[in-house]
Parts: sequence; structure tokens; C-alpha cells
Amino acid sequence: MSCLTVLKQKGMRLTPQRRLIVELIHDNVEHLTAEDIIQRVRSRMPGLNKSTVYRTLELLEKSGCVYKSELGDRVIYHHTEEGHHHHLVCEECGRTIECDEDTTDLFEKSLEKRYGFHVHLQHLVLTGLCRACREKRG
Amino acid sequence: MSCLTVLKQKGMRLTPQRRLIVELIHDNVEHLTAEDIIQRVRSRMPGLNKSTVYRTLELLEKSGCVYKSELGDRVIYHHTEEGHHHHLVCEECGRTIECDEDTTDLFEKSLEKRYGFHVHLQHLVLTGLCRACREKRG
DNA sequence: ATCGGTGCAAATGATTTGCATAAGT
DNA sequence: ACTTATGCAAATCATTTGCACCGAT
Repeated sequence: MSCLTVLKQKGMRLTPQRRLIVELIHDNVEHLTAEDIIQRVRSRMPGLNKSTVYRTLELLEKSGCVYKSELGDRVIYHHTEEGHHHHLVCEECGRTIECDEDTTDLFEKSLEKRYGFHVHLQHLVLTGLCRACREKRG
Repeated sequence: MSCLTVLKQKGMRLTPQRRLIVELIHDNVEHLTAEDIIQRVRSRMPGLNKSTVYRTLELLEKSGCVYKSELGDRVIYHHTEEGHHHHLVCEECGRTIECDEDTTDLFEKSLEKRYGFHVHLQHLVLTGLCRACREKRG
């Protein structure tokens, strides 16, 4: 179900501002910060205020349409998509790899088995080095 | 090697303020925020300024004496100790479980194998529910 | 005695909020 | 029409910074 449908179902208004912000988040594979979104929005709808961006992001997060995570010291947003909830971000080239749930399932199970701890891995963002960058480094 | 030794070796001064902050971090199993440390310091050395706390934390992080991580929207600090770099924090009771590296090693290896991605898991803090709290919930 | 460290107060920067107006339903 | 959403400006809150003085070496 699309974000816009979710909002409509909840009785929220589909304003041009919200449509634009939702569109931006969906068109981007990368993770965007609030500031990124404010920048990108500027060219298409110059009047759109940053408060509106923040309010919309909060709304989308609470509605389960986007994930809010921390990447280093940046707060980033990413649309919710089933099966691709985790991300590997290369520190060198910045590329993002979507990480499927099978890989994390195993990890979750081992934490459960070993510590009796049930992790809530909603949207994990891990940093490191991708293969290409490691090969370049030698 | 202790934090104080590290600082001394780097030619940094061992002021009473720094000694106190280091002591606080080492005495606490839990994760402390900068604000927590500012509070706790107050009773023992009322004149100690918050800037000094922030500056010391940054120094300790750069010297590899403490880890700085994000837990939800809080920035937390924890002393570096070999073999216990990861933490499982219960969302219900707040208890922290130290997670040994064997468990994460497997996870790291599977990410490497599957995606060719080498994660930098310096100090992972994961939230979820501990066994006791899950049993209480039923 | 030196030079790095501290306290203080002011600056910063991201996010939030209160309120009058605008606009989706 | 009735509310909710937006724009604006001001408030907030954690963290950072410039600078004069202090104190560990």
C-alpha cells in the first residue's frame, strides 16, 4: 500500500507538499537527511517550509511509511519496503547495499539462542567497506 | 592499558576533571549520555563545566578509550574493553547485556560472504526485549 | 615558566513549537 | 464550512567555540 493511500486512510490530507516529499523519498535509493529533502524540495516548490518537511517526515515515520535511522551523526530517512529493511553503507564510496532479511535472521536467531534476547532490528544501517573499495585499497 | 595511562603517554595532562570523568565512565556498566555525566559530576566537583565534559569525552573517544554510539535518539558513551564491544539494551527494563564477539563474528562473516561487504562493527548497540521482560509479557 | 586545560558566556545548528492564515475534504 | 496543514518567526536543546585565566608538568 502506498504512502499516499495510508495517509488518506488515516484521514490525513494529501497536500501538494506531502505528495512532493513522499515522491522524493520514493525516488531516492539513497538515504536522505531532512536537510537533503529541504534542499531538493526547494527547486520544485520554493515556498515549502522546513517545518513542513520535518512535520511530514514525522508523520510518515509514525504511519510506518518511512524509517528514521542514524548513520554516524546524521539522521536519515528511507522508505519502507518489505524484504529490504537493512542497509550496508560503504564509508569510502557512499554506496548503499540493500541487505535481505535472511542474513539478519540468522544473526537475530543467534542472539536469541545465546542471550535470550529478542532484538528489534527495524532498520539497521551498518557502515563498512564494499568489495570494490577494498580491492582498490589492496 | 588504562585511559589515564593512554592520556599520559600522549602527553596530555591528567587534570582532576579528567580523572573524575574517566572514573565515572569506568564505574558505570550502563551507557551514559553526556548529560548523565554532567549530572553525576556535579555532586563531586560542582565547578566542573559542561564544556569540559564534552571536551574530555571527545578526547577519550579520539584516544580510543571510550566508544560513542547512538541509542535511539540519545548519544551514549561506554568505556572500551576488549571482548565486549557490543550491547543489547532491553527496551522494557533498560538492562544492558554485553554481547561477545563470537556472535557478531558470524554475522560479519555472512555479510562478507553474501555481499562482499566488510562491516565496521566498532560498538553496536541494539535494542529489543530481554528474556525476563518477554516472559512477563507472556 | 610554559602551554595545554578550564570556566564562562555567547554562538551554532538542527529540530520544535505557537499562532495566524491558507487550503484539502 | 470545517478542520487540518502550512508558513513564518521565535523558542528550544544539545553541543561547540572564543577567550581570558588557571594550573599540571
